[in-house]
Amino acid sequence: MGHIERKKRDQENIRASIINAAIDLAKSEGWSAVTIRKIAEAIEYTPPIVYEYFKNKDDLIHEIIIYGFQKLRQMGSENLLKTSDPREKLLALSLVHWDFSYEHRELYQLMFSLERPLPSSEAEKGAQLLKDIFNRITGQTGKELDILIFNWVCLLNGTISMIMQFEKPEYPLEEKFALTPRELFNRFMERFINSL
Amino acid sequence: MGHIERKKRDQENIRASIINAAIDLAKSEGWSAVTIRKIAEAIEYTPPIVYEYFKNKDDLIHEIIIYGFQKLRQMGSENLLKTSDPREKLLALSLVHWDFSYEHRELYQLMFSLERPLPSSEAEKGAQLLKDIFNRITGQTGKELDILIFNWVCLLNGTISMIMQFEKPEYPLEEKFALTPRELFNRFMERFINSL
DNA sequence: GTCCTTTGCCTAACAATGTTAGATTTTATA
DNA sequence: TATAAAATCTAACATTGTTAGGCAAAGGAC
Repeated sequence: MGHIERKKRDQENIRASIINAAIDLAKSEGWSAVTIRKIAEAIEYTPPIVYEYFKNKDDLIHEIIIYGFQKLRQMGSENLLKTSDPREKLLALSLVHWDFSYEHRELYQLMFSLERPLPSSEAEKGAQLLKDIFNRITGQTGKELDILIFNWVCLLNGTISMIMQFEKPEYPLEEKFALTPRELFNRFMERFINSL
Repeated sequence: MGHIERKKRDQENIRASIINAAIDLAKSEGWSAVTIRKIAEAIEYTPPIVYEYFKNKDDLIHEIIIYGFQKLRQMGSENLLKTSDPREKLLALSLVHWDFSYEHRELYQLMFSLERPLPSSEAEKGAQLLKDIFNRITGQTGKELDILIFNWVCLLNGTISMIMQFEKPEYPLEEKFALTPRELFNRFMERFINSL
């Protein structure tokens, strides 16, 4: 009699559907339009149900951020086996972030918004891979290595955020720079990698 | 009889006091705690008064962002005459941004938040100075010059934002990197300037 | 089968927010 | 002083997050 398991599965489904509904809403109308009531309507329940699965809205948002980082790491691990050269690996990893920010723009905005501190648990994961790459490129270890990695993170997210902010349909960056946004991003990352 | 002028001045004062009240509130409790009612209370008026001076809350926020850019430019012009070497000038300008982000943290957060596109008018101002500096360092002109400047902007704001996000009293960055946040920032900017 | 407990879900309300219409008071003008 | 205009307020509206309390279905005990 798997009815208890089924019940658990149903609940997991509701939980997931809440997260999905929130992301869908954000995708089409932005995060400011994501309300508990609209989420409830989307999953065909009443608002209080959301509180059965999440302590409050902030908690829900926090979980969505965690979900975002999982997705990002997943894209990373899928894309990093193509080369063994550490410089190429670093560029590839950069481009994974870039692609993520385009495919999941609303998630990226949530994850790296200035208003919410990053969940440090998520920030730490995947650090070992980066350490390995940077060590192979520069031979550095310890804090010097951490500093280089942080430099990369700053440039990476700064570039993505800025391009997102400046890129507008009515006045695309390509017109201003004669490069696609991705080429622009690529250039900046290459300049950094070359400086290592 | 200057009573009309005085009235105009009074209104300007109210307008300014609304902006100041909003910034003060943001300083002490964060932007999410900035409400029309609290602003009204702070300036000892009732909420509808705010709407005499600003179309709505978004409009008010927008004006605060403009005000922030003005302040930033002002700090820039005060601090840039100290040297004539363009590399030093660029580092000095970077540090002006850094200092601004510390002295007016809440303004910085508003100005460069991912949710709000930058007012492009503000983004353009001060561009000539940057062009001059970068041209003197690299000899580049035209779009290549613009690309370099944008690279600098991305690194600059990315670094400031990231440091803001990661720096926490209970676990300061200095522990992790053996550098103060400002030294860290300095390093990243120097690496970039050296790559030019 | 009946009773009871648990569970799932809903209705209805609360307070806080942005915003506006209309009344009222204050000020200026004639 | 009477009237017009301007400044300001009161009171309401809809929308939000959130919670208390109730109802009804499901499951187990006898």
